[in-house]
Amino acid sequence: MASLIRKLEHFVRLSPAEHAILDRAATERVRKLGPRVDLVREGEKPRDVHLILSGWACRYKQLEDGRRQVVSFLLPGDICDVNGFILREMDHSIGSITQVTIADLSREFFDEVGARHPRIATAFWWETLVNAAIQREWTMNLGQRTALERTAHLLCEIWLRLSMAELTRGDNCDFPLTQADLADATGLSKVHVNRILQELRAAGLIVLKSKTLAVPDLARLMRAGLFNPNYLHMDREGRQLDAGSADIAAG
Amino acid sequence: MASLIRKLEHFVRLSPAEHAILDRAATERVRKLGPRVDLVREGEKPRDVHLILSGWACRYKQLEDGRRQVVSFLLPGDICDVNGFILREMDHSIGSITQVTIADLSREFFDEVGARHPRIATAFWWETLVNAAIQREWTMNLGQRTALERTAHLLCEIWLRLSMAELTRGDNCDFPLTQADLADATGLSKVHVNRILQELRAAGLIVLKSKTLAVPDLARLMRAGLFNPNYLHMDREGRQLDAGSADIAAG
DNA sequence: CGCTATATTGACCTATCTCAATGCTCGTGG
DNA sequence: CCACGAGCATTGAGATAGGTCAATATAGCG
Repeated sequence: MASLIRKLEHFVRLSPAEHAILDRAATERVRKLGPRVDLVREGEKPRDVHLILSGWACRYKQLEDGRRQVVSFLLPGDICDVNGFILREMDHSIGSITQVTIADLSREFFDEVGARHPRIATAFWWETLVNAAIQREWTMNLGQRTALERTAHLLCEIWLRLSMAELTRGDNCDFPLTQADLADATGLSKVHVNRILQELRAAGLIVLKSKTLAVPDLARLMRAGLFNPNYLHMDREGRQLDAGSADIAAG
Repeated sequence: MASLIRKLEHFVRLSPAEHAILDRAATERVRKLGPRVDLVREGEKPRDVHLILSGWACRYKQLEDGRRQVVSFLLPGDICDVNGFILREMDHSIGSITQVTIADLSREFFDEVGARHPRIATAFWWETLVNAAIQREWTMNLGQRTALERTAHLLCEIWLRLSMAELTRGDNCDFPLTQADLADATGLSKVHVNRILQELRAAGLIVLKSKTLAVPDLARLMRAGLFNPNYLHMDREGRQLDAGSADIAAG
C-alpha cells in the first residue's frame, strides 16, 4: 500500500486517517503468487478488485490462433479496475510476470469509500482516468510510432510510473520483462525487439542487463520515444483537495 | 439523451424518475457544432463533461510531425470522460466529424448523481469501464490484427455500438467516416484502407457508399475481424439493480 | 554440470507504405 | 442548369520497415 499511497499523493495529499483506511484495506486479505501465473482469466466473473503490493503483472488478450497482446502493465501500487466487479465477465486476463503480492479489495470497501471518504473516492477516479489515458497513449503508440520510438516510449512510461511509486534508484530500476514480453506489448516480433534494444543500447539511451534497466539520460530517451508525460497527469492536480486544506469535505 | 438512456439500459433498467434526471441534464445546456471542428483541444483545462446527443466525433492525438491517431469514436449517447474535470489538462483533443449536438454536463450534476442517484452512478461506472475495455481492444486491434481483420473489427464495433443506441436500420446505418478517418483510427495509410475496403466489398462483407454502410451478414463480418463482442458488455449485467427490483437502493 | 529459457545473428520475405497520377462527387456560384 | 473546384476515392509502381525461419550463443537454475 505504500506504493499506492505514494502514487495517489501525486494527485492529492491524504490525511493520516485516510492513510490508515488504505493501509487496513491493503493488509487484510493478502496473497502471494508465483511468477508467470494467471491471476484472473478472460471469461471469469470478476470478484474482488486486486491491488498490486509488490511485483509486476500484466493484462493481456489473446486470439484463437495464439497471437497475444499485452494491453497494460500492472506495477506496485496499481489497482486492477476500481469497481470492476460491476461487469459480468472479464474481457481479458491478468497474469503475473514476477512473483507478486496482492491485496484483494472487497466491493464493501469501495462502497464505504464512496459513501464516507470522498477524497479517497476522488483519488480513485483519478487513478481510473489516468489508466484510461495510458490506454489511449498505447493506442497512439501502436498506431503511429516506429518500432524504435514505440519501444523507447514504453520504457519511458514504465520508468516514470515506477518513479511515482518510488521504485527507481538513481538512474536504474528492476526490469523483469523479457524481450518476449516487450514484443507482446509493442506488437513487434521478438527478433525485432532484440534489434531495437541493441539500437537503443548503441545510442547510449539505455543499459539493460540481467533484469536491471538503467536510463542514463531520461530526457534523451524521451526525445527518442517522442514521449510527452502529460498523459500521466503526475502534477498534483487535486491539490485543492489536500488534507488540511479541505478537511470539511472529508467529513 | 434518448441514445444515452437506451445505451445505459443495456446495463441497468432505470426508473421514470431517473430518466427525468438524465433528460433534464441533457436539455439544459445544448450546443450545436459544425463538422470537422475541435470541441476540446489537448492542453486545455477540462471544464464540463460533454454528452453527444447527435452526430459523430472522435478523440485523437497528434505528434509534432503531424502523425495523427484517432483513439476512439464518440457516437450519440456517449459521454466524454465522466468526472474528466478532475484532471488539470486534456491529454488529447476531441473533434467533430459530422455536425454534432452536445449537452454540457456540469460538475454539480455529477456530484448530485454521486450523492443521490446511486443507480445512475453505477450506470456511469459501467460506461467508464466499457470505454476502458474498448480502448484495450483497440490496443489489441492495432498490435495484433492484420489490416483486413483490423478494419473489419472496427466496423463491427461501430455497428454494435450504433445498434445499442438504436441507430441502425435493418442491415444499414449512416457512416460519415472518410477513408482518411479510418486510416487514422486503424494506423494504416489511406491507400491501404482503400484497398482493404475493396477487399471487404469484394467478399460481400460490406456495402459502403455515399456515407452509408450496410452489413449483409454481421456474423461473417465478425468472423473476418476475429470479433468477440464480450468487451462491449452489452448483456444487462446490472439487472439486479433494475428499477423496481431495487427501489430501496434508489432512495 | 547440464537443462531450459532467453537472447542474438543471418538470410530472406512480405504486408504495408509512399509517391504520384487520375477519376469521381457533390456543393456553390454564375 | 451547368461548370468548376475541393475534397475524396482509386490505381499503379516501386520502396521499406518489420516479419519469419532457423541456427547459435548465453545465462540462470536445480
